[in-house]
Amino acid sequence: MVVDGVAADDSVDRLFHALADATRRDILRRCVRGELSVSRLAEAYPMSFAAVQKHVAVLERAGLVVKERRGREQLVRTDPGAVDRARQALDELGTAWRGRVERMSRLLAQEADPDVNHPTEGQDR
Amino acid sequence: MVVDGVAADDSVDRLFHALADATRRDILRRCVRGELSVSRLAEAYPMSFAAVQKHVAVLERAGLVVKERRGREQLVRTDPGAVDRARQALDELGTAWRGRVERMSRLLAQEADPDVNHPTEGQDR
DNA sequence: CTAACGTACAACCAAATGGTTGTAGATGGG
DNA sequence: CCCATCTACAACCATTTGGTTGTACGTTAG
Repeated sequence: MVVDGVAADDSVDRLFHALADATRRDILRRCVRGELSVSRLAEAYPMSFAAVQKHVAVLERAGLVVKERRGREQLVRTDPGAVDRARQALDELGTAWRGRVERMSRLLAQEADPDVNHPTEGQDR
Repeated sequence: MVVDGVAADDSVDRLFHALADATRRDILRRCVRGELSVSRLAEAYPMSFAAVQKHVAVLERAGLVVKERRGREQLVRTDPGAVDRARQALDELGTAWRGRVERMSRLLAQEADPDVNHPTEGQDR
């Protein structure tokens, strides 16, 4: 079913992992407001240049930003499509959620038998 | 402001971190299809019971699932509101993407936590 | 050319992650 | 009651992560 939706699990891993850090999310926000060199970016945080460089690398591997050379600087800019991919990954969890929950509510609403409430032993045991 | 739900960046950290693992995402999908005990869940993965227990704990701390006791079993079930929170966190990044800088400033002001990073707003140097 | 700047990358370290095994406490069935 | 099951949790281990410093390299300014 979800043939390409889930795509590579790995890319979803990298996406969410990259987003799971406040510094990296902040970098994303800064780079939305305009391209910034890694040095300028690094000035904004209480950590070394190399540390920021690593954060940018994580964002880059996740496809959230791209780097573009300009002279001796490397400008970092967000990839607009990336958030959509993240949202899509969430959607796949979310739709399952809503669909099943909805279905379950209907079942619960129409049922009066307390014993029906054990869907855990569904198929394979 | 009503929007202070996002306030703690920690919760966003926990949310995305919990989602950044294929096993945990799979657990979520399974628990959407019906409540499962930790034991039944553990049977589905090539790892120990304790390992699955830890994954469930991560999901629980992120607010993605809740555990409910039934007899000697502990049933795991997804929290329907959780995905909405994740989506909301993404939306905040997404709106910035589209250039809503003013709106973002408010969010930045909220999320600026004393201990995480104090970015010193690089533009006023 | 030389010096300063911006970047890349390696080596290293502490702490967190993801896994293991083992032990112990509840609970339910026979 | 006794035993099997389910859960909780501690201790331990390997790997990854997030940070550091140091070094090397390309580029621009003077």
